[in-house]
Amino acid sequence: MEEGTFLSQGNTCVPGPLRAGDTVERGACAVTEVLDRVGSKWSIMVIVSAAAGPIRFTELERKITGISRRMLTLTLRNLERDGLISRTVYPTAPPKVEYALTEVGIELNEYLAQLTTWAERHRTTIHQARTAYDAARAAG
Amino acid sequence: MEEGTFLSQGNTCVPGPLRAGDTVERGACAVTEVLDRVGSKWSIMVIVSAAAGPIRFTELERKITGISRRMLTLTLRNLERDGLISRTVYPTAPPKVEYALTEVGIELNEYLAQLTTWAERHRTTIHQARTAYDAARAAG
DNA sequence: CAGCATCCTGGGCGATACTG
DNA sequence: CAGTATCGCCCAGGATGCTG
Repeated sequence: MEEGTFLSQGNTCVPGPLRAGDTVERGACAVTEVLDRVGSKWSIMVIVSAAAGPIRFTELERKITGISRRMLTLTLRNLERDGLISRTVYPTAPPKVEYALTEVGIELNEYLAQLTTWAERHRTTIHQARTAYDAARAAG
Repeated sequence: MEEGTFLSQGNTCVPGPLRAGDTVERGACAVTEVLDRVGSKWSIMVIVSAAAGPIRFTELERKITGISRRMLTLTLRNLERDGLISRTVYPTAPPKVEYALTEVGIELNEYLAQLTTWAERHRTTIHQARTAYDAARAAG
């Protein structure tokens, strides 16, 4: 498999405190690192799907409507590589593979849940803001 | 400006509790909504940059290394549309425009900070996981 | 079933030139 | 200064066929 085709992957952040005048990369770098692994909606979907317990490849494919086989594989590999998800192969016939969140993955999922809460709390507000903005634009 | 070119924009999530067997969209939908607004690294960078207080267009352009003028504009418009950032024009010559986080934007920024904390806490672990994974692959 | 490799296309994004 | 409009490139990602 070719490298560097899925998300950025190449983020090397320099740790340490920020100083005034720094470019924002210094500050947003850690956030960017997060995005590098969960910034795509597929990653999120996989994490959420696996949160309830171990889940198989085809189950994921069925549960996450619209994902292509290719992207599911790619996403799983990346999450596995980052140690957010574990992959267990049962040498049966036909083969059976289960994916489950790791400790770190579980923790991440909890933070994502926080964001979910935020989104739900402000869903209406944001939607209204959009409508208002668009109306204002249309009015000229 | 053309519509629908920046991120997805078209997410209509159905609220309400989940039921077993639901596709994961139902559960991840709110998360996806979040990503629709802050899923790009540029959005994050802008939010973080504006977190310290009102900031001007050119300041943003300078602070966020690598962003194109086009993307900065697009990102700002979207954040403004969602009511996450406010835009204030001072009718001077030359014109002066200041961007600042709204209440909702500030709150979001706090959740992003949580994610940052998570990322920093596990940076080393994740990096090691990657190295191990790559090594295992290389070994065959 | 799980998943790798190949082909191919759309649109996201950078670069640039122009305006009030 | 703070944008907008236009052009063109590139690659993320969908579709698909092949294996163990």
